[in-house]
Amino acid sequence: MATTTASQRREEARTAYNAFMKGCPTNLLLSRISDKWVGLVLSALKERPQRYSDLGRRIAGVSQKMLTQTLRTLERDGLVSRTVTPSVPVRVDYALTPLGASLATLFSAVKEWAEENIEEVVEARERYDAEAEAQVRAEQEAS
Amino acid sequence: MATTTASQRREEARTAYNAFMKGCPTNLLLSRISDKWVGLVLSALKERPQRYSDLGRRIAGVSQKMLTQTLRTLERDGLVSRTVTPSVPVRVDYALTPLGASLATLFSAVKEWAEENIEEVVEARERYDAEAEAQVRAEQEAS
DNA sequence: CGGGATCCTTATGGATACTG
DNA sequence: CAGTATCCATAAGGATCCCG
Repeated sequence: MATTTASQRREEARTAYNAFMKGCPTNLLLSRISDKWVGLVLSALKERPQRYSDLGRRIAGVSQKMLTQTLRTLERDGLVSRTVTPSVPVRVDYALTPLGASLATLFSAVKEWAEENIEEVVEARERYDAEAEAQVRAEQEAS
Repeated sequence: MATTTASQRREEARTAYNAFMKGCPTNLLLSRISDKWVGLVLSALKERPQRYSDLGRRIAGVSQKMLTQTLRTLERDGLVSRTVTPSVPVRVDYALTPLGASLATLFSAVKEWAEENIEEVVEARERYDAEAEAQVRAEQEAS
């Protein structure tokens, strides 16, 4: 029979949802800025345009692969510009585009919120953890 | 000898970097809001407080595991409140805390930027892809 | 109803080696 | 110098079953 099972319905919902997410501007943006390295690259380039190797040194801990990948997607999205000077050895300069600069500004707002409110978040976290631990102890005592 | 190799130095940098990231408020926040479901839960709860199953239906495509996990971390961070009514069956209500409401407002700013600028991003992306494809064709012709 | 526990698949990202 | 290509470990997330 053509009865739709729960899992089928969930699957459908999931597919529809994914399609919705793909086209959603907010999630497109979020998946971009949530990237581990995008924020670092953006703020580094906000200070001044830089070469590939400069960025590699500036952003300690980034692997070549990730730096390249991050720069590529940012370039693809029109957020940074890539300028190749065909000397020997080659020289490649990266800079923010106007759009990228605009995003960097938004980033500042996010950063500001974080710095203003993070303490409260950390405190809430500590309270939560302390309570959870108390629960565990109470249960052990009861056994 | 005590010569530090390149990989050792990278490893050190990476460790120091990770420690830096842990304490960095901005990245703490970013890792929170970049979560696939946090945005959806926040906007759903911004409309009105809701029960667990309401949220599950409202946010199509979310698995129980992810919904629970998202709500737990949000509760832990003091962004949503969880209220249990010990009836049979139990009833659990979720709502935004003032801090959570404040974050939801920040979210609106992000959303606004996305909606205003996403078109330009998409266009840039299409230009980039078209150019990349042209490159491929040119190389095939040369062979 | 509101989850917890478990299994399993698929992304993500780092290390390494090589190249024009 | 500025990458590319490949391999591999880990973690994120979904499906499923079970429980008070």
